[in-house]
This record gives sequence, C-alpha cells and structure tokens, in this order.
Amino acid sequence: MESWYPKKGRVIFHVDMNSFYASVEMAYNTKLKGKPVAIAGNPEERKGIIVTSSYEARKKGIRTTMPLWEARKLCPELIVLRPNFDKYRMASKAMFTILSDITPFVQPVSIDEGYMDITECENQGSPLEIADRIQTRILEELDLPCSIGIAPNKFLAKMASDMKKPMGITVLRKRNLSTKLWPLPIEEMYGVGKKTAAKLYEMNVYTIEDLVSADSYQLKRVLGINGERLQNRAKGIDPSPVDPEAVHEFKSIGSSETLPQDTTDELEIKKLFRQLARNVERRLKRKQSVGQSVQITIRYDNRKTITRSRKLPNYIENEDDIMGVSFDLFERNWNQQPIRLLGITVQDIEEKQDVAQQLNLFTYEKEAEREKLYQAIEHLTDKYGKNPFIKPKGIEQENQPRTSFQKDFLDDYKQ
DNA sequence: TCTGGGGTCCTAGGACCC
DNA sequence: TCTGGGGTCCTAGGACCC
Repeated sequence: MESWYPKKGRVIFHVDMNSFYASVEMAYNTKLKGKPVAIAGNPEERKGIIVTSSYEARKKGIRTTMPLWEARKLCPELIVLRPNFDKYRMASKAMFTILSDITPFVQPVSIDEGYMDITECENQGSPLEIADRIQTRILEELDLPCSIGIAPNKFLAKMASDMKKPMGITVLRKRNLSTKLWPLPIEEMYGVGKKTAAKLYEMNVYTIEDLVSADSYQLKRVLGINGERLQNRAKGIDPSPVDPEAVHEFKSIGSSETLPQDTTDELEIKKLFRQLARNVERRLKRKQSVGQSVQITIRYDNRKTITRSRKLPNYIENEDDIMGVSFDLFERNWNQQPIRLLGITVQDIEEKQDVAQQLNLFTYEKEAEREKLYQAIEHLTDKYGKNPFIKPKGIEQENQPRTSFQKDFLDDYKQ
C-alpha cells in the first residue's frame, strides 16, 4: 500500500563479477594472470564453444559462444580450460557472503551477479564507500575483480555496472540519465535482444533515448507488455524490489546434452535419457524438491528444436519415474530424424516438505484404482440399495469379482 | 564443417467450465 | 436457429539472460 508521505528513494547495488570463470581460474593459478584464457566445453567435440574469456583474450576478439576452432584461429596462444563448476560455486558463495555482511537484502541472480538494497545502510558509510569496501574485500580476500553499479533501482544499477569494466564503480542518478544512459544504442539495453532490437529498428528506435520518446501505443502493439516495461525502464522507472527469497523459489530443474554425433540409434538415445534422468533426480534431491511436470527437448540435426511436456497427477522425484515419462514422451513425438541434443526438465517444483503427500507413479496408480473402485461400490450401493460385494473391506480382495452377480454390477458401472 | 547448458518469463490457442 | 464472455488449466514455442 502506498503511504501518504514521500517515499525515500532506494539505493540499489548491482554487483557483477568480471569474466568470472576465467578470473576464478586465475585466482587458483596465478601463472595464468595476464594471459589470454578461455573456458570452453569439451574441446574435442562440437560442444567446444567459449563460455567466458579473460580480458586479454577479449582483446584478441574472443567472444562468448564463439566456436573454439574460431577462437583458436584468432588467438593461437589461447589457453583453453574446461569449466570447473565446483570451484565457481565455492567462489560465488564466498562472494555472496561478503555482500551479506553489509545487508540481508541481497538477491543473487546468477552465479556471478546479484543485487543489494542498501537503502537502510546509512550507518555504514556513503554508497560509494560501501561499494568501494565490497570491491576491495572481494579483490583482497578472493582475488577476484568485480564491477558495481549504484542507482535508485535494479534496472539502472544493472546498466551502471556494465558501464565500467573491469573493477568499476558507477553511480547512475536519475538526473544523469540523458547523458549517461539515453545515448546508448538500443541493443545494449538489458532486456533487448536481437529480435526485439529488430522490431524497434522498424519503429525508428535506435537509442535508449528514442525508446523514451517512442509512441507507447505502438510499442505495446508490437512488443506487448514488454514494450511498456522497456519504455518505463528507459525512463528510469523500475519498481521491482530486491527479493532475497527469490533465489530459493526455483521453478524448474533441467539437464540437456548435445550428442557427440547426430544419431538415430535408439539404444544410444535411451542411454542419454537415462543419464539425464539420473542427473535431474540428483539435483532434485539435493534441493529436497519434487516436481509435477516433465518436459523433454529434442533438437534435430537441422537445429529445429521441439519441446513436449506432460503435467502429472502427482509429484515425482525418482530417476525411474522421470525416465519413464520422458521416454514415453520421446517415443510419442520423435519423427525419426537424426537427433543432435536431448534434454529433460522437471517443472512445477515444490519443496518436499510443502507437498502434503508425495507418491511415486506406481503408488499413485494403485491409489487411483482404489478410488475408482470405491466410487463404483458407492454408485452401485446407491442404485440398488445394497453393496453388491460380500466383503467390503480389503480392496485387493474385491478387485476380482467373485460372482457373476458382482461382475454384472461392475460392467453396469463401466458403461 | 559454426552456434553449450542452465534458467525465467510471456504469449497464444484449445479444452473445459460457468 | 443460433451462440456471449469470462476464467482457469494445459501445452508449445519464443525471447532473453548468464
């Protein structure tokens, strides 16, 4: 609810680690410092694309998602490392611990960036001093560089942290928008990707300033609700709060993998599905969670990608259940073309403790059977004024009608 | 002999219900 | 003799981000 008095402006930080994976590798192995380093997937296979690279590598033109062979052509002396996520997760945890020393209002958004709301931290110094202290601690204690954006809301803080890299601290105030934000090309705005940029060009929007003054009806027509939101952000309006709980409310857990070669071999496909199901189970269990939907992804050799999903009548968590649903979806939907990638994602996730009764598929089907039988008995009892079954207790016994009398009743019910 | 793998959010159509 | 309009759920796909 809005209060009547003027609301104090917020002070939001966006803390963004600089070329995070590469920096963590350099912190572990200082001999890598000053050299062109890149993290890439399996270098032997086609999954070899650049995930992150050091600034030295970027100077040579290395870019994220660039195929490895192309990166090597641009920079033959490139040091290529496989990702080591355990290291990165540890560094990330240490980094967020430092942020949490300032305020509990920290919202991690990915492994290497997060927002902070330091509005109530006046007693700890000015925003600039606090940012400087954070940056120094992360550098001295973890040997990792970061950039920090300071602004009255999340969007502006995010844009600000991008303005000076590496090791920048940038303050973006409302009154500076026209000189610091608005001149930027529209495709540099957070939330504007290739497709949206193309639509905006059509409307003669090339800079963030153009977006501010664009016709809002036309924007809404072309981009839907996102058009409205983007224009508001361009104007410097973003009311979304820093939400420390958001990180726990994950909604899906998935695992996918590109095959070494495209394949139509059902045995190989099954093996990969089994592995993906196991992976998803492991991560579900680690988070003490269960899910109610299963989605599979099939990418064909021509890169056409389809998804098929099924909402289940109950929550599942086990490899076998995940595998069963996934493979059934696969068999119903595969068009026999060679496959490049397969994926399994479990959605509609709840924490186990929040789910009243969690049953695996098998128990559920038993329950459903039992329920149906009870209904049948109830129906017949109503219709004929008596229970046609001699022994109403012990459903398993009743499963098989023992007399033709009972059989007729059941047949009657079924039709 | 190009383009990984982890996510979130939004849209749109059809089914179904009132 | 013809057919409203709203709401929710499910499914598939797309856009975007790191």
